[in-house]
Amino acid sequence: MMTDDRVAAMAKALGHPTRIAILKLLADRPCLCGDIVAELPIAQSTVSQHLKVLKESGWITGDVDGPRICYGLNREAVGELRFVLEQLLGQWESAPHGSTCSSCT
Amino acid sequence: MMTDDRVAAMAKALGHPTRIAILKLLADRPCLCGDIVAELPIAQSTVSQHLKVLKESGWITGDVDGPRICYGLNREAVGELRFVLEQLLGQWESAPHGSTCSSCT
DNA sequence: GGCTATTATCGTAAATCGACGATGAACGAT
DNA sequence: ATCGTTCATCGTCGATTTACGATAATAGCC
Repeated sequence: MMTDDRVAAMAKALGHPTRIAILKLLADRPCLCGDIVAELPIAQSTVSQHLKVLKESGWITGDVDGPRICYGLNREAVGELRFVLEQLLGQWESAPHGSTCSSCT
Repeated sequence: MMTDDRVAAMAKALGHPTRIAILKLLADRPCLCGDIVAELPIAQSTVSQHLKVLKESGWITGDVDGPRICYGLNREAVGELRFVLEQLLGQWESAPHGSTCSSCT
């Protein structure tokens, strides 16, 4: 089970359009930092920062290859987050249906 | 299809442990603001702010009932976000396997 | 009209984020 | 050893977030 803090960290990292774009690129194929810089209209330093955020939150892996670093999507982590969402949805099924808040009619 | 901005907005809203706790409560049952304040160790104004963020990003609904507002999980939105994650995972299946970055061996 | 209960909003201060250019670090090639 | 390439880190700026208490707004009840 992922802790709330861990889920929050992953979600926070996902919470930026540029990082979503990066993840989509990495879902298609592994990329070097430079590949991503070439695809997106932002500075190299900014891409590097986003990659750092994604790596620290567990979204991506980074395999060193000489001076380059080949980034790839960490599908395991994606699957874990998906499971968290499924749990949110599923909690309803097993709960006593019709339960309400303290005052709802 | 959800836009990147929309996904980012939802993810950003999820990116806080307190809001995850609130969503878990709402996944169990609809709640008034006061119900949530009673469960969490933070001020009423802070809870209200978090609820606003969750509502604006589409995570929850708020049904007015007199002076109270009954909040509930928007399961449709949760499902949409789950679908986005599934797309990230699934993109691999249909891609030419073994495709790599510009220089990976 | 007043009173209570419930929730939203305001104002503020500390912390974090996102972007950039400039610089540093690591590695292969000459 | 010195390049050139590739990526990370530093320092900085304005903007945003998060938390709080205090205060306003809304709806029902007397």
